[in-house]
Amino acid sequence: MKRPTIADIAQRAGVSKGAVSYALNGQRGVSEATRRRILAIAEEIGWNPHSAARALSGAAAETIGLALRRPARVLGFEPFYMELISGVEAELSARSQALMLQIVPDADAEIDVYRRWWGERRVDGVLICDLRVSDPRIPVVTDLHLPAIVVGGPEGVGEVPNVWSDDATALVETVEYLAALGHRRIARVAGLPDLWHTRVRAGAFEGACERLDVRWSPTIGTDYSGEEGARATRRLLSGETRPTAVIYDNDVMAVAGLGVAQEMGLTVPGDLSIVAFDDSPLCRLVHPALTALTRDIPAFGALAARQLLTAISGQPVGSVEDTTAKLVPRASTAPPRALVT
Amino acid sequence: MKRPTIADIAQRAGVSKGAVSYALNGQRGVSEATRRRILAIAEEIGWNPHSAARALSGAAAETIGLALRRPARVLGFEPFYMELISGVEAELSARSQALMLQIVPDADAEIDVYRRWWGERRVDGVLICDLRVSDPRIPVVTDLHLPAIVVGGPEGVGEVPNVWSDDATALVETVEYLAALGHRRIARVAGLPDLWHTRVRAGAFEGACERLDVRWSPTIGTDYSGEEGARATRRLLSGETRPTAVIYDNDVMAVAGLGVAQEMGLTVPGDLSIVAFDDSPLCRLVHPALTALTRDIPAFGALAARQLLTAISGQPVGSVEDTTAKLVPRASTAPPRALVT
DNA sequence: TGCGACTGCTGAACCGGATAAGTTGAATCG
DNA sequence: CGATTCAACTTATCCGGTTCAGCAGTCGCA
Repeated sequence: MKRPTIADIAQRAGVSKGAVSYALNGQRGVSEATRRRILAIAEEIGWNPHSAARALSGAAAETIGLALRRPARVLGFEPFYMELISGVEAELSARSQALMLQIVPDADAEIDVYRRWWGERRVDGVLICDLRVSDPRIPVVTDLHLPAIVVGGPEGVGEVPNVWSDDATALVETVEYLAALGHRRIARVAGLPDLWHTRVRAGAFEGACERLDVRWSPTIGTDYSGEEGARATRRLLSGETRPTAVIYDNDVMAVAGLGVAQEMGLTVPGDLSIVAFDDSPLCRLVHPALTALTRDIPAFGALAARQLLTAISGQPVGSVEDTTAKLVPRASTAPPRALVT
Repeated sequence: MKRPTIADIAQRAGVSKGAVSYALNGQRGVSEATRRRILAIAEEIGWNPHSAARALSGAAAETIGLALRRPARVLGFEPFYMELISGVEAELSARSQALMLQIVPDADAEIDVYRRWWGERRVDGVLICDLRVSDPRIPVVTDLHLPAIVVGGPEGVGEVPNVWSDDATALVETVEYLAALGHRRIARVAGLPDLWHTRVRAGAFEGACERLDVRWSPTIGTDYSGEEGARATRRLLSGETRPTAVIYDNDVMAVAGLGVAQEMGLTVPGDLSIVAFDDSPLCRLVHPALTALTRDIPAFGALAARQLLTAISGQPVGSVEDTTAKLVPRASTAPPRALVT
């Protein structure tokens, strides 16, 4: 009834534990005949290696960790993370690695999780999401010598390699497109201001607006939730100067913004053009369908996982660039009804 | 540089390994003075227990497993799972248990994952989602003596205890509400037909329609994706007999259905009333906001996690009922414009 | 004063594998 | 034919904790 061990196999096969271990691990030191016999017995009695025993003998945990720090309310609704996770998973399960997931309330809790995971040797490395400016997690993982990959962030931040995407170019492309349509009052509803990629996008937005003579280009920071997206939109549309186009930092806020515009009696795209950064099915479900910056998030996650596994294996890894988000024009963008300069 | 072990602590404190172990685990057998000294040293040199070493000495893995079997495309977009996971997490992290997550392509892969996790003693128990009729996973976990809790499913199915919600009553309430508004042609866009809860809902729907004299009540099965929800809606609205109300098995399909209705020139709720089973922010973001059956999914997940931990601790657990989904009327339901019998 | 009980510790075995080092016996070779 | 080499094992040790048996020393009590 109790779980079989290699000692049981050894006894059955009439050899020593050592021989069984060699046989099961494909090491030389046993004859083909014996190996087959041992493998057959292992199969027959349903043997599985005890992961703890392996790990104790210096093996890796074969597990990577992912701690997410966003409130459940936002997490549940934002497709980004689930898509990221499924991409990571795809890469991991192909190499029979496991994923340890934890949702944490704040940065300190996240750091504690890393310390514990690594201290207890539960994971071999971690993926770090939502990089912040002077992020406290970076010195911690560096200090601990915990293999890590930053998911997102600008090109090459600090000592920890990252997987990044050129948000700046994507945003510039978007502003150029809107400007070409004739928009001169473009607002931006941004995400959390202390995230690195928010900062990168802000810089790109300002630069492009200046270059393209978009005179009025306010930015409002939010927490990425639909509620704040709606509130920001309401504020923008209630002011005396109204934008003719709004770029949202994620699709959830863009959809919420669309709702607000409609509720305020504005037509999209006639009175207001809307662009969403990140493109989930959400953008295609609403009417009008939203113009969005599309990226293959699962592929992004898979790339990050691959980099992390390489780092864990001890090879040096540098930062790599993922594909840039592509602008997919849909029904929510058009020239502004009244061209303004 | 190398990670400290209890042997290091023992040496520093001038006691034996055994004494250190007793001290660190709050066991009797050491004096208070010694215990404090040992704890101080452990703290000072940054000691963490090696989870593998603990597990090898018969301790639990302190980890529970969750395998999800839905395509990434659907998973990413459906808020249900992320909300469930955050609920599970909340319960687990409060008891410093970890969550092992894996996304699997099919039932066989899922069963393999369970076998491996349990065989390697990586998890102490698992949560089983999306129970199917004569589900192959049930005999497997029973056979393996792997502690498990089924998330969802009808009341008390088979040997594995579950956490269930009374979908039947919720659906009956919905049909009664629609019938009271005057609807006599109510369609249902269902989820995967071999899931238990789909079957339960189907039975409740048919029963209620019959009782309430809803003569025309077709059901179309889907895979829960927005695409299929849209297709089903298109089919329903293109037939010669049109429904005046549609109940969708999740919110994603309901939103897609709303889009289709609008694209076909129907007004909601004038020409068509829409009700969504499951209520994410999505339902409030679209226009008109969708009437939905609301449940606290994180709480549901937390309850499931709690039950599983109880089962793992060896206490007997039975099936428990979670709260029933509540109908929240919003702008997408109204009396049909032309009352029909 | 002598016995048992208790406290506070030590030493060693143990969990289930990995692996270095040692031991056979047979084949190879000069 | 004896020395060498090699395959095919066995034995022993290790990983880092837990736990049990044992053993001094102290205390209480008859």
